[in-house]
Amino acid sequence: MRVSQLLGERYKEKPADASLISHIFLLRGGYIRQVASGIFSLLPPAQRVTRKIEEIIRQEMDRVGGQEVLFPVVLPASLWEESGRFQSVGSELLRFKDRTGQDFVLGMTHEEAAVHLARGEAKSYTKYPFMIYQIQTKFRDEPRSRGGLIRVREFTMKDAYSFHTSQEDLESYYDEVLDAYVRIYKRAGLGNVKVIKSDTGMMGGSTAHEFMYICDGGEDSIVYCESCGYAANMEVAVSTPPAPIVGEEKEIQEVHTPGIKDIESLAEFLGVLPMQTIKAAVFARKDNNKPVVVFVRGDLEVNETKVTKVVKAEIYPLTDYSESDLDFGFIGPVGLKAEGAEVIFDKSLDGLQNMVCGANKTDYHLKNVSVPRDLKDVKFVDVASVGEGHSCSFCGNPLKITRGIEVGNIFQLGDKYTKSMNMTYLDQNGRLQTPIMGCYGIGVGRLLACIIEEHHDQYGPIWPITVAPWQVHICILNNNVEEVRNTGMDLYHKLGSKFEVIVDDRNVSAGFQLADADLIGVPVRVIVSKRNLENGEVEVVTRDKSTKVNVKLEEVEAFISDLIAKMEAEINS
RNA sequence: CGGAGUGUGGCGCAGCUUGGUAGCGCGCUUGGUUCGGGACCAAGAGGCCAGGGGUUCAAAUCCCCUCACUCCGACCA
Repeated sequence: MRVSQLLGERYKEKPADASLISHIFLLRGGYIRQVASGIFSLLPPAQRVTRKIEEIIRQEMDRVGGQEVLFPVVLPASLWEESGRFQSVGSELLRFKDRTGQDFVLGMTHEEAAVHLARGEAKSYTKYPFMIYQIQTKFRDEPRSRGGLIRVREFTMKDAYSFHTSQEDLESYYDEVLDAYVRIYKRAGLGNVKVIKSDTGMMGGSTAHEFMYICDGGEDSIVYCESCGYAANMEVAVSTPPAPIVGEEKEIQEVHTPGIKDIESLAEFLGVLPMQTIKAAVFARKDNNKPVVVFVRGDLEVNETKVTKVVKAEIYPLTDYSESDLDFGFIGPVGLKAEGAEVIFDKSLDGLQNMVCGANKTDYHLKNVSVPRDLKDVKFVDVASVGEGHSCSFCGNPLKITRGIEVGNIFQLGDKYTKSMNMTYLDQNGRLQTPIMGCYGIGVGRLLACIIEEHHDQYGPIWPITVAPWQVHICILNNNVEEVRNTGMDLYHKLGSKFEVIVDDRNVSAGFQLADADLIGVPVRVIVSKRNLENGEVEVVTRDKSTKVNVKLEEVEAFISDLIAKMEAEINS
């Protein structure tokens, strides 16, 4: 490739509407252009990186026995009605009608399509287990896209679906794919990836893991333990909060607390710690709008995802109390009057005594409430979020909280789709059975963006050799000097037979060429100039500045060959 | 969907308060001089100022509406 022909302007200035590093460099370096919110065109450098990443994914999927297929982007609504997701998934599923008025959707994930294909082709147990995968465009009508390629509406995704005849088989295959994912990130040069337990969300199923690229700008909170290796998304993470204060049981007492509606001021007013209070959080079910009252120890926060699982319904925070008989700010478990409401107690409350809580009466709280004594027949569940200072429930050591970007996820789906969509096979005994499924996804564009987040300097991306758009970037600093130009172009053709090479054949200043080379981020750079050629040499530098040597013209090919081999070995080691 | 903000050549911005027929830097084209970290000189091309409506002799500028985009939140595999 000649830089003079390369489509994509490179900018010196930071684009106004980008704030993430990867977004800035993708725009400045001529990798992507926005077409609409969360919808981008990829220019040649980005497409080349994309293909490299896809090839790594393909190899690893093939290695675990995957068979590549291609599902349609446009799917009939009827297929999604079979699984129930045409109704259950919200407006991120883009629905539309064709000319005859039939409902269609744009594929945002392809479980339905996978089952549709597999149920017609795998009627006998002898076909199992198998995995099919595709690398294809997905569309999700995100309510809020952001950060360049980090969160988009249209994107390329590798999605894989495995089918099994037993849970044991699914589990062992699931572990194989998990390992394959670890290899994919490593080979793509993304080092800082954590495997964590996650919520299954709309996908359904039991077990799920996310692959999180750890970085401050991440959208998800991750809880992990350095001693025992426990790691989970905040949505599902468990912990042991700081131990409660125990003492002698005392009589319940009503106290006047005028206008005191939040835990902090309550604790201060009564001279107790937040952990000596009981906090109430009120939600409402989305299906029938009935209230859900959650009690948790005052120093903890309620985790909405966990509550959702307990009540088995979507919920939203209740802000309008006028319809209920709840006394906002003074809600307490003792003498609670809440017609038709579900009441949930977090496990942090189990056994507590001498607690302060709302008296269910405006401007009054109760002191010395003893949970075992004053609350009969209460079931405790885990609905609290992990907070700073909590310890690991498995080993007791302090937990850490960090942020991350989800670069992949894997799910054990069970029979959620195979059952609802009537997928069956005949087992050895000639009996009809329902297979179970796993599914496995990686967002290619997001992975690309994360690689920039991890590998860059102030001038641009520093692509790992395995995913770099080109392997070698030749800068011909004196294109106006015919001899230099000819030598440079000869070298380009020579190296081009062995490596992926881009050459800067423009008659522009050195600074201009080098700045552009930084933005293109090719790992190996060869500088051909009048100065060096006087000694029969060229300069070989690496984008990360770790190597900078003059090499005889006739030795360049061998030198670069070694250099690239070393770079590859380092990533794959 | 809530909160905040921004829309003026490809990119970054000024002009708007106080209406008078659109400007700067970068980039682009042509010619010349330069040539190892975004060179210089000269001459050019490129914009119905997001769109619609209104006020006015006159609107990028004032008023109303719509749209798009960005950031924060809600939401999300």
